[in-house]
Amino acid sequence: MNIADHIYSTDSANQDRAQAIRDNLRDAIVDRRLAPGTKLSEGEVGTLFDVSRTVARAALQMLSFEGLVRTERNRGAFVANPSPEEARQVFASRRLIEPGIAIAACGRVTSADIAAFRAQLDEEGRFIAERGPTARRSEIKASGDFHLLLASVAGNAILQRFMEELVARSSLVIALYGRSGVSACGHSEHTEIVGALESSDCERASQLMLHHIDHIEADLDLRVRAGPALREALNF
Amino acid sequence: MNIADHIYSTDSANQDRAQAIRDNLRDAIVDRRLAPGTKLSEGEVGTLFDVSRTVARAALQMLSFEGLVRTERNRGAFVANPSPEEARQVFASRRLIEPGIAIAACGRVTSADIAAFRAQLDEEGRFIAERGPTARRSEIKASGDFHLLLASVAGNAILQRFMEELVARSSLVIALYGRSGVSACGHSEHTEIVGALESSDCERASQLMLHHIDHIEADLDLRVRAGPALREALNF
DNA sequence: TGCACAAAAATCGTATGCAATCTTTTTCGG
DNA sequence: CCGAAAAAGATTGCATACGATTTTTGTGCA
Repeated sequence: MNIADHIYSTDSANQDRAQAIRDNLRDAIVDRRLAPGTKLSEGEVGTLFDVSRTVARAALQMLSFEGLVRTERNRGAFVANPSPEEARQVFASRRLIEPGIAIAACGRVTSADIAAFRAQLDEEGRFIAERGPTARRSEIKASGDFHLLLASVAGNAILQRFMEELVARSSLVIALYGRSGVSACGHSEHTEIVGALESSDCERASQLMLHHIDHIEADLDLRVRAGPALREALNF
Repeated sequence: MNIADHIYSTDSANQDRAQAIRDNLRDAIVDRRLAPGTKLSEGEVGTLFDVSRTVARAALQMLSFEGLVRTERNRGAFVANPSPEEARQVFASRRLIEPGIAIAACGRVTSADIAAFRAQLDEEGRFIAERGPTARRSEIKASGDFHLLLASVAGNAILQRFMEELVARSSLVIALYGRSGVSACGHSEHTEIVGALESSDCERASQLMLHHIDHIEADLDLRVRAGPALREALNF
C-alpha cells in the first residue's frame, strides 16, 4: 500500500481532512492501485495519512456510502468486490441515467465545454498510445473522467453525484470483469459523442451514449467464476 | 425536539446504532417534525438517543451525504433548506429516473407486489380522509413510500438507494414550496400506475409516472421568496 | 441608551483509551 | 503427527478528553 505519495497538498479549500483522504483512496481504488478485497484497516489508513483513527474511519465511512468499500461489523473495511449482479445493476443504472445526462448536457454545452472535451479526449488518446500498467490505469481513469465531465456540463449536482458513484463503481467492475481493452473503441465513441454535442444533435448524443454503455457492458464477462467465489468464501 | 419517543427497539438486526439514529432522524425530517433549518447539534442528538457524540456524529454525516442535512464546519448540522434550484434538480432527477424504474418494476411485478401496492394505496387513502397535522405528515410519508415500494420492486439496489434520497429530498421540497394539497390527485395517479402495472402496460406506467412527477412539481411555488432568503441571510 | 470589545459558554474537530469482538498462535490431548 | 481448545494479539465500536472555533453574554465607554 504505497499511496500517500501524492501529498494531498493545499489542493483547494478542503473543509475536511477526511474528505481529502477519501478522494485519495477513491482514486487509488478506481485506478486499481488498491485491488478489490484489499483490507483497509482504520489504523493503517490513519498512520499512512498521519491522522487519528477517528478521521480515517470517517473517510472509510464515506467510501462505504459510495459503494466502493464494504464494511463488516467488527471486521473492518475492504475494497469492494462487486458481484456480477451488482455489476449488472451498475450498468442498468447508467443506461437509465446517462442518455438523459447527455441530452441535458447537449442543451447547455458551451464552446468552452467543447474545448474541455477536446482536451479530455486528447489525454485519453495519449494514454491509449502508451504502454505499461501505469498508462493503463491512467487510461481507465481518463475514460471515467470523460463521463464525469459530461455530467458536470449537464448542470445537475444531484445527478452529477450519482454519476460519480456509478463511474467509480464501473471502474471496479471493469477491472474485475473486463475482458479486452475496449479502450480504443470507447475512445472513438467518446469522440463521436462530443461531435454530436458540438452539432447540437441531442437525440444522437443520447443514442450514442446508450450504445456506448452497451458496448462497455458487452465487453464484460459476468459469468460467475470459481475464482472470486472461492476467494470470497475464504474470506480473502 | 421530542423525537426518540419511538424507541428504536430490537427492530431487526441492527448493524449500527448510528444507522438506527439516522433512520429516526430521516423520518423526523421527512414528515416535518423537524423543520428545515433546525439545528441538530451532535451533543443534543447524542443525549436524545443516549449515545456518545461519536455515533451521533456518524448519523449526521450519513444524513449529510443524503442531502437531508447541511453541515458547516465548526458550526454544526442543520436540517437542509433546499433552494428552488436544488428543488428543480431533485425533480429533474426524478423525471429522468422514475419512468425507467416504472418500466423495470413493470417487468418484474408479482401478484404479491400488487397486493402490497393495494395495501399502500389504502393507507394513503386513509390519511387523506383524516384531518389534522399528524395525518398530513403521515400522508406525505405514505405518498413517498409508494415510490419507494415501486423502486424496491424494480429490483435494482443502486437505483433504489438513489430513489430513497430523491424521495426524502422531495418531501423536504414539498414541505417548503408545496402550494396546495395535490394529495388526492396524487393518490389517484398512484392508483392508475398500479393499474398499469397490473395489466403489464409498461409504457403506460412509465408515461403515467412522468406525468405524475410533472404534476407534483407543477404544484410547487419555486419563486424565490423574501422570507427564506432573509432567514438564510440571518443565519437562521 | 447604544455600540464596541472582552470574557464566558457552547460546540465542533480530533486524539486517545478501554471494552468487545475477531483473528492468530500456542498448547495439549489423542 | 494432527486436531481442537485456549491464550495472545490485533482490530473495531464507542466513550471521553482537550484544544480550537464559534456564539453568546457581560461590561465599560461614548
